[in-house]
Amino acid sequence: MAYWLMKSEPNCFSIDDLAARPDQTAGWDGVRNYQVRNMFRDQMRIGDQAFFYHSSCAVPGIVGIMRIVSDAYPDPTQFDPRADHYDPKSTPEHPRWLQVDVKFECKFARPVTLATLRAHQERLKGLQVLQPGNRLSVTPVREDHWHYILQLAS
DNA sequence: GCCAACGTTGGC
DNA sequence: GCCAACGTTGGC
Repeated sequence: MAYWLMKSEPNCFSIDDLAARPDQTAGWDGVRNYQVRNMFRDQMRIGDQAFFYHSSCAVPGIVGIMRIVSDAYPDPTQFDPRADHYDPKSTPEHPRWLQVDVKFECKFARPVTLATLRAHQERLKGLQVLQPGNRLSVTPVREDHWHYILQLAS
């Protein structure tokens, strides 16, 4: 089983939004980056766990945990001309973008902020979200990092 | 709102 | 295939 970190802007889709969904499950749509698409397709598996990270907000950081509950499948928003992430070059016959379904697992009582992660960067060396210029919205998390961050949340 | 990083696009 | 222009991300 693998571990991930997935970013979302909370004013767009927050961990509370996920928890409020029917079955606390939602499609992680809107990804328009080939590296992330390939990760969805080639590396992410049902049962994997992911940190929910709030980005572009007052206090960026990890706010909880979710689980991957589907294989990768075409992101329906790419075909919808009214959707923000509509892609006119994509067709249902040859979909370009994929998504996975994620299910809420828990929300941390205390978020692990980006500042906290930075304060522990010696122990979290190699965590992609701490690397300058990191822009991927989905990144793998090493198992030892995963468990260390869980301790920071408790 | 600024700005650095970096992915994508498109002309050649 | 190169590379400049452009757009997006995301912290501050």
